[in-house]
Amino acid sequence: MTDIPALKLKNQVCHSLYSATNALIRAYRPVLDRLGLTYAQYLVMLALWDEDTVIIKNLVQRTRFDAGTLTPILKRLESKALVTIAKSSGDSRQKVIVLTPQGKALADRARKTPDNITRQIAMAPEDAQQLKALAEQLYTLINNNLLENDTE
Amino acid sequence: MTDIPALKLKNQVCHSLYSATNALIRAYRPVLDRLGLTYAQYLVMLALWDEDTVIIKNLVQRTRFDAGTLTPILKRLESKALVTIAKSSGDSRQKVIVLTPQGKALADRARKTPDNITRQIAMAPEDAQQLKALAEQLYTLINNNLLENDTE
DNA sequence: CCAAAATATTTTGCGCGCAAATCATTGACA
DNA sequence: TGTCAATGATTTGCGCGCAAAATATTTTGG
Repeated sequence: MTDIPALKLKNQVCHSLYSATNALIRAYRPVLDRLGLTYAQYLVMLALWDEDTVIIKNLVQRTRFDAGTLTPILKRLESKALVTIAKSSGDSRQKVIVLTPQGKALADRARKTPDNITRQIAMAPEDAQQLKALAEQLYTLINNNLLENDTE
Repeated sequence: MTDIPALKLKNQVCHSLYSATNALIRAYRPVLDRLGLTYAQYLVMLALWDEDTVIIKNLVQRTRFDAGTLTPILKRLESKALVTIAKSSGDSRQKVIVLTPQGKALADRARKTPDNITRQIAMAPEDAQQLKALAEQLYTLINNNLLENDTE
């Protein structure tokens, strides 16, 4: 129809990336349902299992979530009694996120989730690593090259 | 903290994919703003520029969007006078989506969008193609392997 | 022909994702 | 020390993304 090859949906990297990411989130859903977590909440919990007792700014960096997205996610985790949210005693602009015992305990139940997903999807490990590396590269390129344009 | 390597956020393919996809959508935003389109609306328009006068089911297949997501997107495109939505004369369960002259004309203004983004991000073309191929593979694997499990 | 299953689409409800505006607190410095 | 900019977090508003339920129409099998 509009024979401009550059505009063909089939040629768009962004569409492949977008639909693959959404498909992956859908694949996680039934597994995470059993943990009582959404996909975004799961990523935040992964970050907290790595290191908790951190301020929100720290989680923004590590999860790469927007602060405005993180606030309600943390509230939901708090209402599930997985974390506590307290004002920092030092700088009271800050809030400190700490895992509750139940939040820590959930790590055990989540232990097999990554392997579970990996087995279900059955992508060759080299391909998965390759995909991860290229996605990381894209993320980095965007967050460097586009920041430069702002500072011009 | 929870020293289970499989649970480390840094090791998750899904996190790299997720943050790269969101970063890419953010990169598109200022460019698409000038066309008056959101990212999702842009993907639908790409599909329609390939082929319009199609029913929604056809768009569901090609865009890989959920039907429940597509309905309101199409309504917004209609309210921007880019498409018309009409009941099919044959099977009146179906709705036919047709580009308006303005909808078609927008393809011209969108012509340089893909190149524009590509230049800004500056990922090596081989890497971009590699990333697309792996994302396609992942999408396909999920939509085959997980469907099998349902039919068991 | 008709009830029941199938199909196409819409609606509902909830949780993001994020830009922009706002709020509270702290830091800088004149 | 008082004011003003900077910082950390929240709020607001809109548009998805999608499971599940609902609606409308068509097809199918008896």
